[in-house]
Amino acid sequence: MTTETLQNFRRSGYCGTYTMKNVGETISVCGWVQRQRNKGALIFVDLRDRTGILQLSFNPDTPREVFEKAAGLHSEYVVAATGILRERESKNPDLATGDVELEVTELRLLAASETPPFEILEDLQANDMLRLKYRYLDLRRPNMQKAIQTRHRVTKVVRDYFDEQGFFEIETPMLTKSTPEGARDYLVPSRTHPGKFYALPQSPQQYKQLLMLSGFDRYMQIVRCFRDEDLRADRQPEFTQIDLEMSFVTADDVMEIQEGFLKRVFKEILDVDVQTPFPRMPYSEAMARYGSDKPDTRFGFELCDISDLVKDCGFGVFSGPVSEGGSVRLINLKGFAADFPRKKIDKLVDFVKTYRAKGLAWARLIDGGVTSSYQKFLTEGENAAILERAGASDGDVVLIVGDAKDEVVFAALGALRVHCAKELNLLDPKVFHFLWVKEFPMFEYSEEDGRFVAMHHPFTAPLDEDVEKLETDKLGCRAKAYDIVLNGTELGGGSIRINTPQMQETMFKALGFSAEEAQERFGHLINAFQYGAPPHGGIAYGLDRLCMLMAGAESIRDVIAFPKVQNASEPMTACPDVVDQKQLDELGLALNLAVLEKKTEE
RNA sequence: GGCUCGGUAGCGAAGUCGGUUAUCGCGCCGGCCUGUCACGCCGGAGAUCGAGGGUUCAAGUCCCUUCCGAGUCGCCA
Repeated sequence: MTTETLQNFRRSGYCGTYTMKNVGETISVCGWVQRQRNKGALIFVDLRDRTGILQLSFNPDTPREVFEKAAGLHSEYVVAATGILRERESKNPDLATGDVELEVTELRLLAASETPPFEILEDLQANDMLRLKYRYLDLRRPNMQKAIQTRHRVTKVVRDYFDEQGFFEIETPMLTKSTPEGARDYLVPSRTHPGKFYALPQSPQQYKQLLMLSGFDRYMQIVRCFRDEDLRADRQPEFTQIDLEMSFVTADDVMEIQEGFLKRVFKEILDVDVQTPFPRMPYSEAMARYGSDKPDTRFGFELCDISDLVKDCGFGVFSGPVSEGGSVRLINLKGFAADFPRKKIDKLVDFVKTYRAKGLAWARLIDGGVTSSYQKFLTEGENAAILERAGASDGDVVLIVGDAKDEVVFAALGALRVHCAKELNLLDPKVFHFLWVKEFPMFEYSEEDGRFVAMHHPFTAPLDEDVEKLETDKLGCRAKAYDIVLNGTELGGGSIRINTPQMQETMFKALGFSAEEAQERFGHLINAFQYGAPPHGGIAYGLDRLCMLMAGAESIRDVIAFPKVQNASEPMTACPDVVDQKQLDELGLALNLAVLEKKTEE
């Protein structure tokens, strides 16, 4: 079958836009053949473009050569058709254009197609690898088209809203200086400076702070960022941030303007009204109540501390953690005892072990009785006190984790409450619970480095009342940092920054950098701050995560046109890949074969 | 790096206790059909059961190794 060019063909509109009001018009559409149904003397072709499907019809009155051309069409052929829009004899209520069809008088075959490796269907069940290898076909599917379009509309709202609020969009470099704090950098070798490397930005953090110093006052950017770390459903090595910074603001000012943005974007894209202001919760409260710094507040199952009740009990599994400085805490799956028979609870025991918990104690209150994994080790009074503290009554399941490290208890129970809620179908993706988590700890201790590191980043300002603690009580020192959390996902995070060289110096000292080290790594920022930096702060959102939640997707891959798979490769182009020796020579690079061999063996 | 789950025609799946020619749906090819729209009917092709090794008279099925994917822990200031 020979293909044709467009010649004098002019598209009159998109397939999905034609309805009864256009009946009688001569129209011209083009797109891909979704399906051809040949009834012998009648042929129907579903023509698809990004707006939807329009049925083309061919009958005995159709010019013969057009009819024969239609008979030769197959899936994914690209055609242009002209004809008269008619009301259908038998209508299809499932289709937006189901009342009409195009009675074709002219048909051009613009491109044929091989049989695609999978059908272009809305609810395709194909494995991710295949979809990504043929991503250009995967993206033809209506739900992918919708997701990518939604992403476009979100970024449009971002630009509109922040423009209205006086923000300038300013681009920052992609080739930057590697900074050792934080995630692993992607490195780019320099040809003009042999042996030296650029790094791709993990975020434009320092540049945007310098823009504040330059007086731009309100900055925004939709910007690609890079982190060479392992992938997750919500983490890609390259991802997009909505990056913002403002001068002369407090944390509350920043949060307020973000609430305006989120309210706007949810209204415009999903027609969902979200209530502002969002609840604001200190980090310590989030951990104590939910065991997480990004709690999903769509359901209860809050944590409950029973350390004081069991610290002197005769059961070492409970008393041990408390005496070693940890805690024993529980969650109560209120009213769900029937959903968690013994077998299911055993699976929960395995579940918490992935979070390094040593085990899971439980009590099941059903039919007026109590069965429990631990009650025989405790006195009657102790047992009663625990259930009372848990607020447990008949029909409940109480799940208890104790550990010498609070972080293990929090991680295990925090994950467990979400896991159980998921199993119980309590997570409605159409309900949106926003939450600000604020007053994060300034520091955390890094076992790997054997020192304190900044939890957020080293430019974050401490709470005014905690400045003294930079020296005296690092773990008790809180930062002017805040995260925006939506349904248990960290959508974004930010802080008020340090704006004086004195405070920045104190901070570097607290992190254990000598003056020389600080100068070498962050000299540009330290020097700049000698020249009058305004108080400033900002936030950065994960655009991919925002779009994922708004699209109801399970993974950010679904809202990224060309994402990477778990080993950070890209199946369609098969990158990363080897390069020519000539390219290496030009950069003065040699592969260390001994190291590569060892890596391959591992 | 660890753990869990998965890999069977182009796609999605089934395959029991190890036993004849590996099953089903979609798609594909050929034929028929004047109102289909997940069209229908008739016929057909298409599989080194991810790869390698082992046990066995016999392996998709059991064992070992390995590759690939997904989820997750570590990691991600």
